[in-house]
Amino acid sequence: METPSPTNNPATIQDVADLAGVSIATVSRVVNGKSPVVAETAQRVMEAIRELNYVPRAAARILASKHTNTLGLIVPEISGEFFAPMLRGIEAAAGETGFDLLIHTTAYKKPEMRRHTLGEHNTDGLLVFIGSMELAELTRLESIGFPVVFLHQTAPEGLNIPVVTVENKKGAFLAVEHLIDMHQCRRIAYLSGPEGNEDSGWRERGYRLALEKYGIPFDPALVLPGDFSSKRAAQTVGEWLAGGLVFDAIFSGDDLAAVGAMSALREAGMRVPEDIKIIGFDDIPLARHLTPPLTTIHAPTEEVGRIATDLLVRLVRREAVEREILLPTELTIRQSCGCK
Amino acid sequence: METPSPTNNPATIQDVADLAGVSIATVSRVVNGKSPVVAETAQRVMEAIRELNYVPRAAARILASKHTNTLGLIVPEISGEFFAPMLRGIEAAAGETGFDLLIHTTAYKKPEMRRHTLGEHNTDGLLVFIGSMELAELTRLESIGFPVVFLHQTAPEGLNIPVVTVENKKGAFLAVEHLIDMHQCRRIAYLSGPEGNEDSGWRERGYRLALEKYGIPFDPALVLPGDFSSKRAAQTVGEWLAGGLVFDAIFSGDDLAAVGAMSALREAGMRVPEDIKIIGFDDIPLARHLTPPLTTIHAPTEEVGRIATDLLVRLVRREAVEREILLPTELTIRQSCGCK
DNA sequence: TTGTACGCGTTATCAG
DNA sequence: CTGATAACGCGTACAA
Repeated sequence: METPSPTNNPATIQDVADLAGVSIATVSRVVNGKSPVVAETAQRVMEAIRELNYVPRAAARILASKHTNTLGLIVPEISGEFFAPMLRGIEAAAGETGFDLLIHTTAYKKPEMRRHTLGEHNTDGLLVFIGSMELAELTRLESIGFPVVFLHQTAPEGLNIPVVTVENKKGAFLAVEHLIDMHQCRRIAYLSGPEGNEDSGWRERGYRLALEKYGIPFDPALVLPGDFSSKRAAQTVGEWLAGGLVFDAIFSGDDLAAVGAMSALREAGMRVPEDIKIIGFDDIPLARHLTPPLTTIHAPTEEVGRIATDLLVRLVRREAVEREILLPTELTIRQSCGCK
Repeated sequence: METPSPTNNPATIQDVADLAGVSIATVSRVVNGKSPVVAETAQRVMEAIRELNYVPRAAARILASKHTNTLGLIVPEISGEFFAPMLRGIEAAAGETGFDLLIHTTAYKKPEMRRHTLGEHNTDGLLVFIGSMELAELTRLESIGFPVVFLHQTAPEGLNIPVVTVENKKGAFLAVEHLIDMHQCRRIAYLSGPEGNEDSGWRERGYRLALEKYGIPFDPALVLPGDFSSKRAAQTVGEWLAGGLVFDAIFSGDDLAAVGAMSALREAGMRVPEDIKIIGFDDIPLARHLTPPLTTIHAPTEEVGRIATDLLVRLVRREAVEREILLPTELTIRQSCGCK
């Protein structure tokens, strides 16, 4: 290896210009490829760049150009199995379009540090996951025309913010209908998500709709509180079982909770699907490998991330975008529902 | 709400200074709290800040101060169940210490975009996960004294880069010893990770060590190729079973693969743990809820992230740090090994 | 304790 | 097509 740089400090655009015998403006041009430069000089500049190992300082760029080339992602907390695919989609799409990704979770910050950590001064646009940002801040961002896209959450009324999510209601309906229609279930419990969670709300509606269609009265006692985690689900189902609640099936608001429910059922000596049938939601990668393999509603989680990011990028570029994108969900039959 | 800002553009430090009737230097002082300011003027400045909704432009700050207040994280790809806890730890620690987090996965970038996307010009330090960065770049960073910390990977020789990982060998040893000592297993298969993966390498050594201790000859045929995913594990185990390989237990390099293995075993009509015993590695949140609950080596994944981040922050602050931190692993007995 | 003035490294606007 | 040069917004000696 040759000496990477004559001076000790990282090379600046000026160093490159000097070495190539041109002005910094020209260097900037060849770096950004915006305006035309004679091939020969461009050649010299590129060589100087390599020679000096020059990399433009991001900060200086941002300051001068007014955009950050960075997308922000705000989530309440990173909950593993569900979130990872979405993050993968986001990261992939961001990478492909040349944007960096700045991630913030709101769960671990001291309250006073939560404000303004992500916004117009360090990102070109924001991806906001379900209730992780205050309405006031959202309103402010919208008022200055800052690009924001919601993930799994429709915009509060009055705010014109696009959303990307999945067909929750339809998916839930399909699951419950399958339980009723194919497996003659009558007392189906719904294992819900966190209180106020929008996904869970829609899924409950789908659940009720299916009940209604088949003339089964809705029983509030069958709606079990949960938070989309295995732990809580195991606990809740265990308790309600001990409390004498009877049901013949569980429609779980998400797959992780379904795993917890199955675990509690097993502990209580009940068999899945013989005694209790169960269907989840999301279709996490593990679902097919569970014992028994989990019948679930497949949700294109990675796609959600990918599409939301593309949409945000278009927003950043001031292109027109859809106000709402609903990705399709579908019933993926395996064995926990009693099929096969 | 009152008008957030008199001018239409986001307020700058100058606007605040004008409104408060002080100089920008003073504003800078109260914002950064470095040098003393008379309480009363500070008060006025803070009001002006609120009034104008002033937020310092990150880019300008970086440019002027020479540090980014941002940590970079480089991973080959975001693989869900294992990675999420680590990310949680990293994010938490970064947040607590006031750093932002910039994430890059190398899997989705076009090759020509992989270089220099994260480095000294946009971060103060880098967290590098297992082989996701080229040696040349690493060498360069080290040569300019740029802070880097490795995750689950020891530094290539010659590079003085600290590493945070877990006691892979010891954990694996404990798992295999348990299988041999408590459950009289003699033919234990090792379901390995991706070729060349360092974690997997150490785990295999622990596996061999235990075999050795109990005088069981090492049989290369019992080392099954894998990549730490359920899918691949299910496939591999399925094939080898069909191929007539006989064994009485599986030590899986990680939990996800264990899930896949169990699934393949079930499909082949074998029972866990009656016919085949199995122990995993990592102790992902789901492990306890599997059927049967998975006996596994608990690895403090979130802690790894947290500690590595703290270490990196100390490096950024030019404090002295340990060269290697090995977090303890321990055997977590549930039922897949045959206990209970 | 406070203010002035310069520098940070780019981009963008104009002339040439 | 290329070169000066003025922003960009903030930190920070240095001076007062």
